[in-house]
Amino acid sequence: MMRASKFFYKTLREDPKDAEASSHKLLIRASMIKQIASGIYAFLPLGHRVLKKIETIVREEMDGIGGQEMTMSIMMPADMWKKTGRWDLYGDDMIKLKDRKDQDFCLGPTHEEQITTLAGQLISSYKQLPQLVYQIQTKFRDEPRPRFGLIRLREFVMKDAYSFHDSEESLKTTYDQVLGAYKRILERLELSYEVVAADPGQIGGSLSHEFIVPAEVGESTVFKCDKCGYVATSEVATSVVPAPEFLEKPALAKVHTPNVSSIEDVAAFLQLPKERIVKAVMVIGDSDPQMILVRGDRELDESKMNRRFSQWRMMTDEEIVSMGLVPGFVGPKEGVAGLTILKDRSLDSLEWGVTGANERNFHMVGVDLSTLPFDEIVDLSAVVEGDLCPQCHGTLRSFTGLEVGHIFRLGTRYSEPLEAFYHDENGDRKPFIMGCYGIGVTRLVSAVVEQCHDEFGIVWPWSVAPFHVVIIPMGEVESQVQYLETMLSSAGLDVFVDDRDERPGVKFVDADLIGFPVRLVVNAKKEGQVEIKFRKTGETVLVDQENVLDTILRGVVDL
RNA sequence: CGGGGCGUAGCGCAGCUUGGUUAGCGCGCUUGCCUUGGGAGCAAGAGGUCGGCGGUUCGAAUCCGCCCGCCCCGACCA
Repeated sequence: MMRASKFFYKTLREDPKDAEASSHKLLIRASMIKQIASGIYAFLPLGHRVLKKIETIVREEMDGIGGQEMTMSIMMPADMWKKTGRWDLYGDDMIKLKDRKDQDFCLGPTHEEQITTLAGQLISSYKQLPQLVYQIQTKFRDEPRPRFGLIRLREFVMKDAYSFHDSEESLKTTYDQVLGAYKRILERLELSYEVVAADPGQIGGSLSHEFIVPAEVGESTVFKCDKCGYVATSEVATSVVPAPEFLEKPALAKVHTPNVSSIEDVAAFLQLPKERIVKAVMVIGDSDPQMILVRGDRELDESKMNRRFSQWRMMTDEEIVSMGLVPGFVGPKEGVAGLTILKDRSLDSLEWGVTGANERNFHMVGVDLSTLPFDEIVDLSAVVEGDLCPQCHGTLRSFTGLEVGHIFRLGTRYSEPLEAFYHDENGDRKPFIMGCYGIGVTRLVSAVVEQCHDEFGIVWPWSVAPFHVVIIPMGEVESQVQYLETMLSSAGLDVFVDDRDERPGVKFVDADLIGFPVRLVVNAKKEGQVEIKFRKTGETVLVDQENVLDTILRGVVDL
């Protein structure tokens, strides 16, 4: 039984100045959250209720596939992180601290190290496999740039699950079960989403899937083919680059291009479209010189580069010169010692083009691209909207979204360095084959608000609303309010009574802002009757008070 | 880390260019009157290290220097 007059909250009339995203503005104005520091928020009672309801849904679905809940420690010793190499790999994103004895610790940005260590200690036989454990726990990542309220936090709540197996098939089974559970979670939150093939990133492993909720403020770019359903994030998406407009191939010729070296300048100088220019990007990849040939209107994708090379950087002009090439006028050339030439797929549909002549102030025009020397055809360029689907040649469209979940097949990336072994049927010691599965619980709060709001405020789905019903009394109606409060509460609904000494308008505006799915107005002038308004549809009905519960429940079905 | 912006009462802002009374305004808050179906009205109040430190000056919210914090774009990012 919650009374507004005693409730720990305060709604804001104006937008907070530091908020940009609508979920950020609304969560603050509705008094759900309050910022403590950059990327760090307190959850006030209203926001806390939402968070706990989301956690409950996540918990139910994880339990439903046999997950075992546990709690790992937030603070942990450096040792296990040093074993996997991530003490250094994680860099400044991981916050490190020392205890009074000067021992290194960190606040967990994730928990593979800890759970793998534990599994190695607890699980010793194949007979105990597979295992699926999870926790709903606060993580800390010292993000360089926290953003958009709860969307990119430094301190956040994540449900992270880990599974342990003795075979890839067993891992696949669990992986698919988790995938199903995640779908059910997002559906119960009434979110629209896409399951997308993704880049495993530094977590490691082979295949991974992201769960992306379309939203304006999303940080992930997704490409989707509406024809065949192909979906992938920009980091792994591939495409068929549409062929450029037909142009008669001129005779091969060396052309004087004085001080013209950027793609734009070359294109303008030669009066050719940018896609006719072959860009030669010179990088040092894994200590070796690499020339990457890309269509002039395309860019290299950093994630793809990061996956191709564990380390890479652009070459300096001096390094290019030392290879006998001319910066600004580089073109593919055979026989350069140590140089690998990688031809990007963006050139596939180009039959002729312009390359650097490897001579100061000269380019080659009319180069038959099938004659270009290369060592390998690669996919390192970024897909752009309008490219063709790699599967069906439909047109790809792109949208941005929030990554709310990510599932990985890790293999033995952690179990080997941490020496987490089990004994198989033959008594051999083998490292666990692992999977890990994350859902950003705090991020889901903002994802729901991003998708469920209007100009007046939040429109919470029934499943996660901080309270299902707000009762607004008008006049002397206390006994009637108590009757309703008791009736609805005992039916399992969360009820909030706005008993503040405020004018009705104030309460209506706050009710819309906070986003209670159902609003009841009990007016002394309408004895025995109650007005019911549904936040989502705006539908309003006046019913006898005995029928309130039924009407609400019937209405909620349509919500 | 690069670029841009901001920091003055619980919240949103003005004042700063051109230094000079007790630093203002709106919202909110307290008290009283009045009002009660979509952020009412009147009256009286409370509330401030002007982000911090240092400097210039007779005098600094205002000028100068350094630092800190927060937001946005980029880099980065399960």
